[in-house]
Amino acid sequence: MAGRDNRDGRDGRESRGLDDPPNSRLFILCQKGTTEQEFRDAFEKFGVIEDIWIIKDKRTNEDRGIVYIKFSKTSEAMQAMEEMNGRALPGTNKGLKVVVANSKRDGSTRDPREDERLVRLFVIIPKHFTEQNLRDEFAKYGDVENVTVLKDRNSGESKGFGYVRYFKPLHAAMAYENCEGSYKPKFAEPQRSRDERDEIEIHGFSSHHSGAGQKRMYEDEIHPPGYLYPDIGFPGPGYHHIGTGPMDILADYPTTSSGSRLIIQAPIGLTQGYLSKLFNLIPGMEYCDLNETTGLAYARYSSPQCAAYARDKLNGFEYPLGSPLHVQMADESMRQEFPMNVDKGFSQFANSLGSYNAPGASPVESLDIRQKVKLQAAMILEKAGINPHNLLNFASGGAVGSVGDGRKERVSYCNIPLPPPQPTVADDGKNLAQRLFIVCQPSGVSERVLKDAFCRFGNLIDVYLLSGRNYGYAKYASKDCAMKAIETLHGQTLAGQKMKVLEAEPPKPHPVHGGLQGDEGPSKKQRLHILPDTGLHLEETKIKDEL
DNA sequence: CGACGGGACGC
DNA sequence: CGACGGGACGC
Repeated sequence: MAGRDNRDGRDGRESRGLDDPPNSRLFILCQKGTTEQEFRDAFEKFGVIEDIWIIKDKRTNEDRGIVYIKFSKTSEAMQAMEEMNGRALPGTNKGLKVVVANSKRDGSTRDPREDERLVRLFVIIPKHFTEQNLRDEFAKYGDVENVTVLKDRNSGESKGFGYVRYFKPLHAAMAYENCEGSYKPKFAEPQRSRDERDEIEIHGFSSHHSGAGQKRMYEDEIHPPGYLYPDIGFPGPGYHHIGTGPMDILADYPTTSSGSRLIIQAPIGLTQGYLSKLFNLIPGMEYCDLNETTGLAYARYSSPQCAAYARDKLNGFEYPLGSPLHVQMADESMRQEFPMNVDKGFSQFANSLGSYNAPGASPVESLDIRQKVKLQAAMILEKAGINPHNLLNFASGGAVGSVGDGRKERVSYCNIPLPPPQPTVADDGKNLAQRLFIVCQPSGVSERVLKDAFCRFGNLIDVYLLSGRNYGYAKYASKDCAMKAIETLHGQTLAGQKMKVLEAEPPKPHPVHGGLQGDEGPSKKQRLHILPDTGLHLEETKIKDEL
């Protein structure tokens, strides 16, 4: 226990221990008067018993015929449940009822789907894994009822994770404990019902309940924008006057301000035309005026809700790459200095992420909404004839077009010219040829910038920083390309950050579940960092996928 | 048949 | 100094 790094004051040791590992505690109804020793004798053969607790009435001390037994491992508890449920202890005539105990927080409510929680695993898989691969892999641990690999709806490409459903809880537990650590197995939460999903969608978007009409309209937001912008051939001035649809969607968006004006600090060099097109992606824009000398801009929207929405979606947006916009309500603008360089902008944006999410909305819910807006934005840009890549590279005249001639080009975020972007390659699990270790000093660079820079040498599989750290890795499918990346980028500056780019040492071997039951626990989730690049952005590949 | 103690020094 | 990420299902 002492080695666990994931204890914190709020959770306390008790609530964590009870569910750790998950589904390792049994709730048992039994004949009153059964002693702890009798339980121990009957259950110890299933594994290591960490705790036996016989419930007694607080006042009368009368035995209530309820006992909790905590095992050290999920599989031990599952085996005990399987074998002991319905069986009477020696010398008693009442069959036990043995089920997995609810967490203390969930209380005593019986969930009709509780079996669902015991037999289904959520797993991370290589992108090239088919459902058959997944099934074969997890059939090692027991009888698989079915598997699912999640795929992009448009491209059909695997999203890199899936579900495995077993017939029996014990088999799911064996897989949970013994599969390779890279699968990062978790017991899957039961699928939410339709009503529950609606609740969350609405709460993620607005601060209170809305009528059914608005709910439906919001759901439509994720579809091609034809519905919201019926004749959106070009999102020029006045497009917001089309109907009332877009405004209705934002009518309940939470605001803290009564103003409808935004103050924007844009990077020097951004033009009036591009900035206003960007802000016009949010419904309700009335004007967006930029002083191209200072980079200071003001925008007004038709309502405080629209303005707040624009602020939330565009604050921190890197436009161009590596240069986040800073967007605030105009009547709140005096409270804070604007960042005058990328470094400050980066950290201030990171600090502001707490307020990025609407109160009560989880980061995941907000991300969902951002993705929808991103999709919208990408589609509108496409229809407007704007090549998002030109925008991202800050090439106002579309001068990027030259492909394949190897000529270097000036990029907004980098101190030296770089080769033109090249396509990345899919991770097929076998094509890794060279890994690079990357350090960004002093703080970090968004993933968008990293991708844009590191893809330019060809055969890039992936590049990322570790969550909340200033170091990370790039993976190439070609050693030559990786070496070119080192040669070009090591010692250079990306978005104001000094880069070290080195050959990576071989990775540590993957940990495995089971055995000593290590610390793989759920604590990572609580460190969920939202990097600036998870905001609204326009990636070419995505755009193609979604069109 | 049906739901939450005792222990304790790891900050 | 700077060494190994994150991921949730249109029922």
